[in-house]
Amino acid sequence: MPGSDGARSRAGRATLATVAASAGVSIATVSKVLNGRTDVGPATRARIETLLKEHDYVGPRRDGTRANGRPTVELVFGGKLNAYGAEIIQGIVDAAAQMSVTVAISGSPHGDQNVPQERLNAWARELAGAGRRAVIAVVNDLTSGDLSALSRAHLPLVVIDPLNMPRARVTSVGSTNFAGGLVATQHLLGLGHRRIAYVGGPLSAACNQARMHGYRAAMEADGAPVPDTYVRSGHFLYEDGVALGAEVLDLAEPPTAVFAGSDETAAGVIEAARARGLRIPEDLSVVGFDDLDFARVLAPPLTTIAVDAEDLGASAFEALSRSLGGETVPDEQVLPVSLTVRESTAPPS
Amino acid sequence: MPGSDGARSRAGRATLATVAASAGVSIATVSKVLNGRTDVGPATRARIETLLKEHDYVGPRRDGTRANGRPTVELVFGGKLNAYGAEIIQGIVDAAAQMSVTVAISGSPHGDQNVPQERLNAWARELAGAGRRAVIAVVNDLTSGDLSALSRAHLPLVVIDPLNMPRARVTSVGSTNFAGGLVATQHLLGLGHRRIAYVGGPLSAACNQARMHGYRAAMEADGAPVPDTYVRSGHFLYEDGVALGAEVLDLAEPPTAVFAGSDETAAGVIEAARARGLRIPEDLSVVGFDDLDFARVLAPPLTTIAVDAEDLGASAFEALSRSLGGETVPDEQVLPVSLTVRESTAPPS
DNA sequence: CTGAAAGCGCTTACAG
DNA sequence: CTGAAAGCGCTTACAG
Repeated sequence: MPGSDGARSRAGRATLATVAASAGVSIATVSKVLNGRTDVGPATRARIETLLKEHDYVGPRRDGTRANGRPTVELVFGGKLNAYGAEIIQGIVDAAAQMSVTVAISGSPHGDQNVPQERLNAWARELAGAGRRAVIAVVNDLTSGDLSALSRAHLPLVVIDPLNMPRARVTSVGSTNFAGGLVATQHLLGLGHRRIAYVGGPLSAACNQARMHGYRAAMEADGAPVPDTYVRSGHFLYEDGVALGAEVLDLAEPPTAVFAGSDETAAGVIEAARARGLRIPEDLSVVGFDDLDFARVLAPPLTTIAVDAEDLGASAFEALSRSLGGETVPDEQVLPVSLTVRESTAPPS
Repeated sequence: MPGSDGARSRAGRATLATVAASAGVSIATVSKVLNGRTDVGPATRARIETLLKEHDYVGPRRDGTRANGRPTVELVFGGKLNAYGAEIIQGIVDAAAQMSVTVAISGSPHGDQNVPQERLNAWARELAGAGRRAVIAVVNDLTSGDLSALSRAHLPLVVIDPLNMPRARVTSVGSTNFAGGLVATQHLLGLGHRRIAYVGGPLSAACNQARMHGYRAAMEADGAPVPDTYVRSGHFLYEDGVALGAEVLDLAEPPTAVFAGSDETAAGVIEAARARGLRIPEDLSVVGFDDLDFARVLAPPLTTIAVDAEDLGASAFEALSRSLGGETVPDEQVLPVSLTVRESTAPPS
């Protein structure tokens, strides 16, 4: 007997009737709570508000096919938005425009302190309620709490270039960090360098680990030694390059080349070398990672691993749109990186 | 007799009934057209589609006060999104979040070729139909067509740092380009330079004109000559700095300092100087404009005019939100800029 | 403070 | 191909 479970049916999305039935009140009363009217008893209001959340009430159906109801995806970014983020956004917006999808953009729900799970659930519910079909995240601090909140709200998620891979299964689009580290290091080895240091990012970051392991693999394959002092960890920043670069250059047996985990760090290493009167690339070769706008503008122009951030964004959007279309999408998708040789690398003298 | 003009009432927004009445068909038929059903005669469909546009039909009312109906502003950017754009976005998104406003982001409706007015009107109508309350534009090519389309759709507009000021009245938020040019040039004059060149952007760009006039004003006040050969025009790019910088440095009486209209151009000028064996700042002082991420990472770190792009975005949002609140907002709002002195400037030797 | 009832804007199965 | 009619999900003035 279909429909015998009435308003409580698990099939469709919750309506006011669903909630009203489970609260034992009329539809009108639920509507009033929803609209913030004052003529509702506080106890009733509280009960209804709880039930609205429990039922994941997200407002009336908005037809995705309607002329004025273009589907919308939410682009969530954490931390400071930089040139790299700008390129990602560009890629997403362009790809979305082609598919007539709207892109909304917002910051991550995580503030400075820990955010309770209930807050995350409310955040995800709000997105779903506002008609978002899916979420693309460019964040470093994706938590399992985010994941469960989004999944409860039935919002598919794609993560771009995640720093910390959560244990749970998430669809992600990233660049081939391992291959990048490998290629960068091989380039230096090919020039004749043997003493090559790695100045990278946080040990906990998946992308840093991959870059570092690419470096180690290339060194190992070539039989080049990797003393512990040659591998340093920072936060991918310019300042890290200055400080860690100095440490490495002041070693008793300093490297003749440095592979930096990011362009910013590479710029810092160059600065540290300059402060010591070392010429680039005659006295020290430096390779970066990312190929940001400023890489070609450095003195000397930086040899670096090019990551096509725009492509990263476009691919994330496509993965999402395919998975919304019911296709199965691989959990992890990696885009190729390429070595851009400029003037910061040369054979050791 | 109120209501005697029935469905055609000019008061509220158009409903299916409005359109159905003026088309002389039933509401059901209009609904079908709207939903792309096939069982509608082609002539009827065409007529209804025209009328839907004429009546600015934008779908059923979405209560702005509803929990799930946060107001949304559209952020439209033209051209390539760079680090500067990223900071603007950050400022807008943060400010919007505080006011519980959603930000949607999209590219400019202008493609490569000229876009007919009807297309622009449709674009603006679609935005209004999708529930946008206002538009923030970061574009170089704002046309009077855009303006009229948005105004017909009753969408308030704020323009950020417009390159070309359209003649019509638009609310804009920009940085004090004139003051920036003045301060940059005064800094060089104060160091003792007299032969100072300006390598800027397009003559047609309002912001370039302002920067250049600031330069001229400072030079004039100090009695420093400005030969025509000292003022060059490019497109704010690195390549312009390389090429125009070379031209200026190869003059019979070359400048001892260059004020560049952008950081990118400044980087190019530095490169041109380096190619000629000139040391910075000993042989040539260089000042940039924008204080982009990479300015402090250049060799030497660049003295430049800092524009707080994030503040630019935040101010644009605030101007918009005030004007939506019924307040009168000044047509043009300028934010202060400040001189950041680094190592690319020194007294002439 | 609550809900029955009227009503709005929309969609759709169905009769013609 | 068109529209009358039933119906859905929601809101609100009003009676109690």
